[in-house]
Amino acid sequence: MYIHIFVTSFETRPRVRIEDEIKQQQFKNEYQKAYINLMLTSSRLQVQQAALFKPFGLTLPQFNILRILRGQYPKPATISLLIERMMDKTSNASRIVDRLEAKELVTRKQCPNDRRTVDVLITEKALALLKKMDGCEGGRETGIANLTDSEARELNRILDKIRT
Amino acid sequence: MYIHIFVTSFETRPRVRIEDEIKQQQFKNEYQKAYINLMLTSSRLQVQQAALFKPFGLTLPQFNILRILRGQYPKPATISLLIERMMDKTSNASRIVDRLEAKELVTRKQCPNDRRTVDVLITEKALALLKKMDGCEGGRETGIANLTDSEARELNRILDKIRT
DNA sequence: GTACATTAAATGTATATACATATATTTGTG
DNA sequence: CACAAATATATGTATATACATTTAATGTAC
Repeated sequence: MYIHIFVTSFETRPRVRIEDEIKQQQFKNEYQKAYINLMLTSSRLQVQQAALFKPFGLTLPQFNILRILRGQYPKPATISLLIERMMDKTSNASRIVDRLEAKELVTRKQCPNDRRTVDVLITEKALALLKKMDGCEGGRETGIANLTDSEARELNRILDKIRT
Repeated sequence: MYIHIFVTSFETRPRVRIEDEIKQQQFKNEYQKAYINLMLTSSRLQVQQAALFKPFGLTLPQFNILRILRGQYPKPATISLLIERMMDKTSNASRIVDRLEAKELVTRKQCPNDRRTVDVLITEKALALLKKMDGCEGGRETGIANLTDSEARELNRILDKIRT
C-alpha cells in the first residue's frame, strides 16, 4: 500500500512489532502520538485490505474506480465524474482507466454530445468480478473488527473532529 | 500523498466536502464507516503535513530517513537499519538515499568491516535543514490539534486496539 | 577450502501519486 | 463569426510503493 509515515521517533531502537515500537516511544505529547498512531493504523489496514484484493488481481485504486462505475451502471461515467468521486483529485483517473481497459474491465468511448468527454462503462466481466469480491470490503475483515460498536462510534466522532 | 482509499459508498452522489460526503452516506455499519473515515482522515493529515514540508524541498519519506539518520548521528546507518526503522519494509530505502545523496544531504560509502553494507551518514547541510524544520512536525499543526488531550488519548487507545 | 546458503544492497518493472503541461473541444464575449 | 477563456482528457516527469531478481560479499557445512 502507499502511505508515507512521518515518524520522528524510531530513531534509536531496534524494530520489534510496530505496536511495541509505539509503546516504547516517548512522544512529545498525546497529539504527536495520535498522529503517528493514525498513520500506522491506516497503513496497517490498507495492507490487510490489499492482501484481500490481491487474489483478484486488482489494486485498491482500480477496485475503487470499478465500484464507482458499478454505482453508475448501466450508465457510463466520465473521467471527471470518476475524479470527483475518487476524492483523491491528484490521482490519475485516466491511467487507472487505461489499466482497467487493458484488462477488459471497462470500455471507453468518446461521448457524442460532448466530444471532450469520454464514456467509461463497466463490463460484464468486471461486474462478475466485483460480485465475487463483495465481502472482502469495508474493513470487516481487518483490525477494525476488534472494536466494539460503541468504540467504532467514538472513533468516528473523533476522526470527524480532526477533519473539521 | 500516497493513500489508497477503498470507498464503497461514493457511487451515486455528487462531491461536496469530504466530511459532508461521509455524513450523507449510509454505511453498512459503524465499522465500515470507521474504516473509510480512518483512510480519509489519515490522507487529509498527510496532505497537511506534506504541505508543511514542501517549502523545504523534502518528501515525507526523505524526511523520515533523515530523521532516522539524525538519530544515529554521528554514527552512520546501513540501508538495512534504515529499512528496519522505516517500518515500510517494502519501500525502497536505496533509492530514497539516492535522492538524498544527490541533494548532498547524506554521504554513502562502503563499510570496510562488511563490504556488503554501506555507511550512510547525514551531512551538516541536512542537520541544518532539519533544525529549520523542527516545529512543523508531529501533527501539532494539523487537524489533530482540534482534539482535546483526553480525546487524543482515547483515539490512541482505540487505534491500539485496532492493531492488536 | 570449496560449495552452497545467507545476507546486503542495488536494480528492474508495474502501478500509483503529485504536479505541470499539452491538446482538443466547447463556451462565452466582443 | 472570430477569438479568448474554460473545460475534459491525456501526457510527461519525478517520486514512491510493491514485489521480483541480480550481484557481491559473507557465513557455514562438508
